[in-house]
Amino acid sequence: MAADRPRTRIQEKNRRAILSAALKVFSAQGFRGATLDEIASVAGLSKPNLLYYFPSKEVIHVTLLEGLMDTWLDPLRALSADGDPKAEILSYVQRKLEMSRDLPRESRLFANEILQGAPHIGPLLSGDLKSLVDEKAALIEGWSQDGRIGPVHPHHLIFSIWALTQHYADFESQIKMVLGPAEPDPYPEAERYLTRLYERMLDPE
Amino acid sequence: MAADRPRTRIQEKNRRAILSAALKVFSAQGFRGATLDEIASVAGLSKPNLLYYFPSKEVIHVTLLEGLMDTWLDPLRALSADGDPKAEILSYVQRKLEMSRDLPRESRLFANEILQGAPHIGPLLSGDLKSLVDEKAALIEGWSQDGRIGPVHPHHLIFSIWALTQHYADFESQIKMVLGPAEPDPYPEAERYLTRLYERMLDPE
DNA sequence: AAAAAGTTTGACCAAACGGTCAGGATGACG
DNA sequence: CGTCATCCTGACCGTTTGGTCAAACTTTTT
Repeated sequence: MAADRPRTRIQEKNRRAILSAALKVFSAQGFRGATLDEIASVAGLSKPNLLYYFPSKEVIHVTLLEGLMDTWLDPLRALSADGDPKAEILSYVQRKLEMSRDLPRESRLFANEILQGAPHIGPLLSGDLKSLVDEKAALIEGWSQDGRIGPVHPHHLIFSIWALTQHYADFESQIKMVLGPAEPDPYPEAERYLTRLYERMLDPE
Repeated sequence: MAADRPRTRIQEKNRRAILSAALKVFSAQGFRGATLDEIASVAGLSKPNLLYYFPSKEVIHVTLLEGLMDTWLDPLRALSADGDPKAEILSYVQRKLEMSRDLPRESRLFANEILQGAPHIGPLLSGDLKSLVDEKAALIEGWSQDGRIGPVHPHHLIFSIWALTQHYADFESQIKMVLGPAEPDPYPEAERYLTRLYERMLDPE
């Protein structure tokens, strides 16, 4: 399951261009809404040339999802038993919010995939992701029972962090339309809001 | 822009069947992923017959979205200046969570639409929705300034309620996979978690 | 019962789709 | 320079898609 990395410079450049173009198109149109023609056009290649590098539309999609999964879960992996519990969780919230701000396309790519029932990465979710979440949930549960943070259901705490941070990327268009053109960048206020929310929520009273 | 409601019983029955089938298919596959054949099949009609009742796929989609918008915003409309501020907001959270539980397809329909940049209901969002949100945000802002709830950015408070409640419908597949088969219904725990979260968040200190 | 209005369908169409293929262009290298 | 592997493309294919249409069937009205 390895050693299939690009060999030549051209391959590396074109694979990169294709995946970058595919990220744009898949995140904007969803899997079925995206077309190979559009991906090829955005990547600056012809469709047959695109299919010289990837055997099918589905393989491009799965390659993207799997390749981004690591990046996506890094902030949660960084949640450490060593630091101060509240600071660790607040830092996780902040990192996730930064990812929504800096990688909104990636967020929407995953959102699209999950919305459709995760047909392409189901096993990854109930495998690697579940393990990671369970591990970190146990850590949080420990903090909670030691009284270092308030009593809280650890899984739902994690869900809430995902929901609140990714919302700003996934529902960006709605947020922009509701806030109106006067407030073009919701992220600074979002950070203040979320920080306050979790500080109060996690306070051990 | 009115009086185009069904005239005969057959029309009423078939329009209902089509919209119900379309909700299922659109919410599961997205707009572009859905096909008229599948909608017709689910509705128990032939494709040309379906197109006898609706002129195009897009009209079905927009009809659905606009028809459900009212239902979707009812809980927010119910947020009243008369009641106790914290109780009003907590009741809003609870209603929205119930809607995610009872109408997950509707939630995913809207999520799909917003994810794609709200191409079909953009005007509604920056019109009716924005007005409603601004009005209720002003109400919340008033409560906050009167010290009846803690200081909080009202728009982001509303966004957070949307994010946290709709997450359970929109990302249902992920939640199920992460929680595993042992915990089949996350909603009771979600309600406890969200109630606690907003009680702490809104406490006027 | 006949006409009128409303409903349903099979056959069809043009466009768009994912994907193939033979052959030509371009690069790497001795 | 020659040669071999890599890279690229125009033309093409079968299928699916949203949508049309004339004709047939059913219901309602008179």
